[in-house]
Amino acid sequence: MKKTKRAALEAHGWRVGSVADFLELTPAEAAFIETKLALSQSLRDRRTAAGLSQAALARRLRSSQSRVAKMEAADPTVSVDLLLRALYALGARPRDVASSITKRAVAAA
Amino acid sequence: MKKTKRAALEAHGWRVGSVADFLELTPAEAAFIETKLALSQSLRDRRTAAGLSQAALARRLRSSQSRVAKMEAADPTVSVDLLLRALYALGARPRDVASSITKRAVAAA
DNA sequence: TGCGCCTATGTCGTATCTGACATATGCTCA
DNA sequence: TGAGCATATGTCAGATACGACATAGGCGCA
Repeated sequence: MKKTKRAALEAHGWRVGSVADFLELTPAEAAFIETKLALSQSLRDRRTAAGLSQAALARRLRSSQSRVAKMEAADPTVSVDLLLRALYALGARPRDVASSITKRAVAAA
Repeated sequence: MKKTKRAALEAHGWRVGSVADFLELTPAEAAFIETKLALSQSLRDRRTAAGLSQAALARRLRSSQSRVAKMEAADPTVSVDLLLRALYALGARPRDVASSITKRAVAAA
């Protein structure tokens, strides 16, 4: 399903802003990645705001520290489903999720 | 991962409103389901507004008619990832996704 | 009635995602 | 320096979501 481009992109250091038109990304691909980035960033924000370590959050999610790290890194192997579950487990409401999506990750460079 | 309750819920005829506190759903589970319902409904709206059949959309997504049907039914076997990709393929922007999430599926009964 | 077209549902083999583990790096404090 | 904690990265077996196919039901039109 062509995760390759996305994988390459997200792999290292691309947690900022509009990853958009950086490589040959269709608008749809770009929007999807930006959404994921926004959610992963929002997750880190919420976790730290709650004073939890990745390990602590992992316990709450019945997952593992390494996976939480990958969630926050928007690793290509984590699904949006997982990100949403994590956010909701941290007390986010749908409207919070929505606003984190619109407010986009950080702002285009 | 306890998909059972959700599965049971979504399985038949639960595409309306706040499925929320219907069975023993944690707030997190409820929020997740509502999000999925909102997205699936938004997908159907967009597709029909675009005058496309499920089969036509499936072709565009390189998927199949049956999977599109399941997407719109918020079938437990479709991921939020897939719903988002479909929405973005139909030209939705992140802010559209966000607003469909906040506006919730239909309205609580 | 029968013929298209659209949508729904169930199943299957395969691809992808998951939690868990190991291990590495970085930081703070003594 | 080294111990203790937080985070990052790679890998793997098992779980789950995928596209595809078959098939059924509904609706309109001849």
